Amino acid sequence: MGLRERKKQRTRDALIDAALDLFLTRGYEATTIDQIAAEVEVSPRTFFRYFASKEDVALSLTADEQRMLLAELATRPESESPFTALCQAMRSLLQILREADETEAGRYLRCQKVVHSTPALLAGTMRLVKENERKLVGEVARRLGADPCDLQPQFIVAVFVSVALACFDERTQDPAVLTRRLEDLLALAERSLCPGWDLPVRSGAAESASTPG
Amino acid sequence: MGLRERKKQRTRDALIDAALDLFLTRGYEATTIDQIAAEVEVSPRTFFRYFASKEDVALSLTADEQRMLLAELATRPESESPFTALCQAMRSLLQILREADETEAGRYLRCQKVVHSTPALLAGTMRLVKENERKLVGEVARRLGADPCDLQPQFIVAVFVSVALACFDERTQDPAVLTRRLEDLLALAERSLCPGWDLPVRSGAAESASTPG
DNA sequence: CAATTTATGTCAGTCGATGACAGATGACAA
DNA sequence: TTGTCATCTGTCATCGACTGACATAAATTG
Repeated sequence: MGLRERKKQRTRDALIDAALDLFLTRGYEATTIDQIAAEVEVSPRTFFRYFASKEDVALSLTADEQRMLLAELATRPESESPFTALCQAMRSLLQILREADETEAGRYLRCQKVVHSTPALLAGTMRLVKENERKLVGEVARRLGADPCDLQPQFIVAVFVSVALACFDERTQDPAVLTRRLEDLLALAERSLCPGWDLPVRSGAAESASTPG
Repeated sequence: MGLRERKKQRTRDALIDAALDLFLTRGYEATTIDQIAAEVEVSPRTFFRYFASKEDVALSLTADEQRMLLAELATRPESESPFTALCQAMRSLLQILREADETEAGRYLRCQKVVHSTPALLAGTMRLVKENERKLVGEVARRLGADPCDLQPQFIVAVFVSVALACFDERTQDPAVLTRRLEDLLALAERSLCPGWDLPVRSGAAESASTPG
């Protein structure tokens, strides 16, 4: 890797760290781009060459996580049912977070604190999650041999995303605590859902005929 | 109601209609506050006395719907299980939309079109839904006799919100089509979830002991 | 009508974000 | 090393969202 690439990476990391620090101490809204840029000793214009917006720098780590979740899902064996594969992918993601070095872990914690204390960033997180949800639906539909527009893949992913988001509710930041909470929620989901609910349904089966009261 | 109140209501409605029209024709980002204000013949400063932001005027109807859903839930009898009550509240809300007069129905359709074609507004919708979700959890927890921090009420509301959001995915705007889609999704949810999954659990029951493979 | 409250317009200003241009710096070949 | 090229960066100008302060106009109240 050339010198140019390394400098860019260092500048990018420095901008993220400076931004997160300022967001934590002075608050997200009260922090200006000029302050972030000054901290890293670049021009405000340069900031926008690295990040599309003020929100972008705060959510860059969150966006990374979404990409990683999708990547982990792709590595799950086809033998796993869709919901199981999603859960395992989530477990892998948390495993990665728990194994991160101190620098990355610190960045992650600061990011979580900032996001959860700023409504605008919570909204942005929802946007990222929703965008990723469409990709997850695509992968789940492929595994089911179904169309992405069908209700079942959408429902499966929707339930999963609900559980995943519920983990991050409130003030859960530590990956270990977060893992515990995820397992509790997955256990609750498992005993709430019928066995085989996320398996492909044979189109010939008559389901609407039997509606037990 | 005095003259002052009526004029304010007229100005507010006019701002919403003008904004939605402009958002539809020129696009949300390309429309400026000045243009909206000029259309209604008020000063741009006055616009911000009615709406906190450009996003606010586009999502004011969505915010109304969220409040209405919460209100409908409050009217459901205590005899209904939490998830059933949520579903019935949603049905009531759609019923209201279907029964709306032409003016309101038109506003609603324009609003839906604009929101679904603008990423920033989709994110804003998510924020509103998430804020309302907390209130829904509070009500569900009360019905369950549980704490709002417990996992079960959060899970129940999360599943419901997933289904409700899945209804609005893609390009479903007409309330009638939307109703059909909701019923399909609720039917799918019903046959995916165990009977009694949303009922209070006796704290003495040993559930973790039996984990059927 | 007089006094009070409230809505509106004007003005100035901050901040986020973008395009255009020029200068600086690393990459690369001769 | 040197010169050329691509890329990064800073400066400047500008737009649009949003806010505070102040004065004016209108409605409410007695």
